[in-house]
Amino acid sequence: MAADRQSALPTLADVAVEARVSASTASRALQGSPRISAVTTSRVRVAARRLGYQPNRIARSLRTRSADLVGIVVPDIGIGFYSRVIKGAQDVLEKTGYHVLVASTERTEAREHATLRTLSEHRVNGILLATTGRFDFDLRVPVVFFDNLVPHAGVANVARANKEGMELLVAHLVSHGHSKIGYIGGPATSTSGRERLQGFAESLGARRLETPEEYVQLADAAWSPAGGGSAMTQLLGLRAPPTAIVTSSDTLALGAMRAARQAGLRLPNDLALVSFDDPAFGELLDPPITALACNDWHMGELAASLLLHALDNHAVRQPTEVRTPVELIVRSSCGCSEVLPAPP
Amino acid sequence: MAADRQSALPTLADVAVEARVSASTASRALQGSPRISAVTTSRVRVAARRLGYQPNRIARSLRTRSADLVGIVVPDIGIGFYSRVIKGAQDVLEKTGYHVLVASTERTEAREHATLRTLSEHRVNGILLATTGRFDFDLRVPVVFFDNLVPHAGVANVARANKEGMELLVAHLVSHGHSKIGYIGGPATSTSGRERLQGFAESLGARRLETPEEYVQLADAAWSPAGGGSAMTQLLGLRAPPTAIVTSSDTLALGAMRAARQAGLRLPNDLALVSFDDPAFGELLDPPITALACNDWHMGELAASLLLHALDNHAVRQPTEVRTPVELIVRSSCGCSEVLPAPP
DNA sequence: CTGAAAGCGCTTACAG
DNA sequence: CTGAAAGCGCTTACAG
Repeated sequence: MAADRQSALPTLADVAVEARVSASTASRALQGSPRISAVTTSRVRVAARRLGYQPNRIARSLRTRSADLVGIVVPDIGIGFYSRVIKGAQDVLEKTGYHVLVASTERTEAREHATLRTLSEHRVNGILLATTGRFDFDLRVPVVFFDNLVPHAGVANVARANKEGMELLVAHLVSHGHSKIGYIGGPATSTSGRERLQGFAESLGARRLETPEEYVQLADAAWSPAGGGSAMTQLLGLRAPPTAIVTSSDTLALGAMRAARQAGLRLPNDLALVSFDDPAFGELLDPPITALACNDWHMGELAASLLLHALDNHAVRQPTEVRTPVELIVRSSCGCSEVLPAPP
Repeated sequence: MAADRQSALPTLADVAVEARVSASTASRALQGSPRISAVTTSRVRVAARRLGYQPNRIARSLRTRSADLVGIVVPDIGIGFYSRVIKGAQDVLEKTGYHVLVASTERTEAREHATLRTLSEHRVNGILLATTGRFDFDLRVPVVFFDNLVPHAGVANVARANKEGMELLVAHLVSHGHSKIGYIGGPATSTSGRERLQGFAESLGARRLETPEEYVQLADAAWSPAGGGSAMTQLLGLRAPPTAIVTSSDTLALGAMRAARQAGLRLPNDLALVSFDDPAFGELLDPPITALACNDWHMGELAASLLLHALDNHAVRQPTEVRTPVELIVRSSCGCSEVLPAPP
């Protein structure tokens, strides 16, 4: 029975008896304390191995008042961006001896709330959080916000260089001669949604290009392909539709491309398209997509490092805001011709 | 300071004092025990709220000897299949009051080993495990294996209907008139690698179709696109190359398609291709890919349910092996023409 | 209906 | 170099 199995697990006391020492000594020996003689240490270790002893971290955490745990909370673990950030973060966290608790909130505030509470009750040392919507939770734990920022909160904030990215995208389209550029973005309720939209507007403004209001279409809060598709359909239905589209995420781009295709358009001939976020296998799409690579893994490493720093330096300081760089990957959905090796 | 913040958290004792009751009563009141009067209960709750009390789960777990925690361990959280299984599992687990700890082992046995040990030390109630390579760890925790099976081990084993899936794929290619069918698969070191290869061979055998040895190419253990690409290149370099390819995963298919394109081939005209696993946006690829949808979310729900069942029924029983169904999604990489709505 | 006491399995001052 | 004792923050028989 599970319960029996559980209670049958050997404890430190069992190890101590087996090694004929006190629990204190057993504990120290297992920690490799220099205060314990080599003979005793090895005797304890042998005993532990013989019994198949596995320390109870729960007891240890209670006593030391540290769980050595960091929580990572994201809106949707299935989105490539988030899973890559998680990997990067997990990598540095585990190297430092922390264990990681990953949670996906499915973009609902209620689940996010519940998750944060649970993590807090588990006494995690810190949290990496890409919050969904406005964050108004009273967390007693150091948190670094990423992707969706909460200015002046937490120990740090990390996001992509959204405006710079938009500038890259718009500039490239303009270099192809486009002046009627449409925008398909996430709603302005998140940092990315807001900043990318602003960046788009500013980049057009700086070039004195017209932006009819209908050229800007915002999709659903999940930035879903379906939302990107409807937005594209809207744009295409305009009396004077744009000749080029900027999309503020790969998910949106994919839906938009599908909608354009279903409307009988061929990219990039009939319509150019470029996107924030480089989707996996962007070069295998029809056409290969010109997009912004964001080095998500690095963002995870960075967020984790900032948290670690705060955990070490117990001092409360001004929260830092960090931006991670983006890079334009030119393929052919923008109108550039794809370079293919000649057939054999 | 973090340490101060931590120690400043109110405890149950603080709540008890505030509510002028004993700790026992406070504890019971917070649990909603019927043994406590309504007045007292609400007095305690008010006190708890006033103090911003958050129960310490570590202490609770130590006392009750249950962490209410389930671990989910996968080779790579970035793979769509795994993240979908996780979501399905998490969904049913959280509804039942368990919290979920997700870990990605990056396909290394050492990390898997370390992760399992950590989970065990955290006294998780159970584990859902998609193991990397041979599993030889002495786990004292109920585990249900999924994707990569360990027959007669754990409380249950769940996998996709691999052979049936291969039969669907091969049959479809044959219905297009193909008889020279190549195979690009993962190595036979995992359940999926092994069973899909067998299924492929059996499906061909049942039709008395030749399978020259060189028609079967196995990629790397990560089933990477790069591996799929090299395999395709091998196949294409043959004196009499196959006219159709079956790929045993979406990742492999993507790499294979890229390689075929770089070799100057056009799918499906020059070469047909079908794949196990339906990649996200398979319909946006060039060409849209014919593939097997596997209902991964459901597999997660199933695995979680089986674990829950074992956790309830403390009895040790014969481990069950369950297969989840697959479904062929016909698009056009197989040679079927894609049906498009007429342009407006 | 409420409380005092024991104990979950560790770690760590404090003594020696 | 080793040990006895206290305590982390809860829950739960046991009493009343």
